[in-house]
Amino acid sequence: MAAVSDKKSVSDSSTVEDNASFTERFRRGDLFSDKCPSRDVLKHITSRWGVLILVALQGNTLRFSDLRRKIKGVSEKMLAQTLQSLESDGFVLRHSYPVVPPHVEYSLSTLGEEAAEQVAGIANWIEEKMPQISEAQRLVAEKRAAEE
Amino acid sequence: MAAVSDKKSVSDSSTVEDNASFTERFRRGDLFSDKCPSRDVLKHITSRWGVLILVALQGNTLRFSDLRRKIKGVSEKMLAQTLQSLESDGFVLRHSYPVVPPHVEYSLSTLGEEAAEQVAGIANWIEEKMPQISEAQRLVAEKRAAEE
DNA sequence: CAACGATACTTACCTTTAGTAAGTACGTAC
DNA sequence: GTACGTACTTACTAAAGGTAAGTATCGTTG
Repeated sequence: MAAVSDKKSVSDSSTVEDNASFTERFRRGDLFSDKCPSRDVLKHITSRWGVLILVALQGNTLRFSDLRRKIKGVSEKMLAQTLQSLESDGFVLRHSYPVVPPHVEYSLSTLGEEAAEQVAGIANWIEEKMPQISEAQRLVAEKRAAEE
Repeated sequence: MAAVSDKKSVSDSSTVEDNASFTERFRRGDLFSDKCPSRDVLKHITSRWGVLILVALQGNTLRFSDLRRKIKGVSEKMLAQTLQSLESDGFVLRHSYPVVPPHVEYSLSTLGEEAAEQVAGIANWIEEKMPQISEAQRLVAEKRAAEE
């Protein structure tokens, strides 16, 4: 791979403007442009377990094992990994008590609560509209089958 | 693997209630329970390119190549694949004109527009809050470095 | 009093998914 | 007539995700 720069290169999106600094060009994120750091944030937030973690932590503090039990099907590896990425973005707060056996509590920062509100929007919408979605899926499958 | 059933098994979530039918138990989706079909819908909608496709198509009709150009960095393979999954869920409508070279238009169904509104929520939030997020990331990294 | 399970992780391994590059069939522009 | 655009699909490879087991220490149970 061509050595571009350790940060995501500046050459991108809508024509080559000038070499304004990276942070300046993307002060407001632009999700449609490749290499904009907002893409990574979107990836973290909308990751398979990211959404569920944010919703689960919305308004409460939970231990690692509480989250594991609440979010059915998540592996410890992915739970730890996703919590770490959300913590790096400043959405999740981690408080570890120096006791044994370990006791770690997770909660949301102010920024995290805001993000959680947004993702709760899709989460609730999907849960509510699930009957219609199932019906729509059925209709599409039916139509496909009809078109031989 | 134990042969359970071709559909996602019924044994799950909050204690074994009874063997009420699959569709009945999950009429309203439950994203926290493994095996609930709403998980798949969430996966499609919040997939890396799913979010961007929904936002891009919100309110307009675009051709395959329009989407490819708009959503920078998406490969043709993933664009096609994600459009197909969104079409299967009934969110995206595909209209193909029988001409050569091919001409295919994509737009959103009513259900798709609703979904797009929700994902646009996070998308806009991320773009707006990107400066604060970057700052938060910096602070976390700093604190981590300080803790040796 | 010695296994057993719970705590919050990490690591090695394997499978699934995503990304890259090229091919397809045909038409238009240069 | 060579190159490019259209909307894909297919093979290959790289990265991500899932599974299972290990870690150190304590409380419960038999």
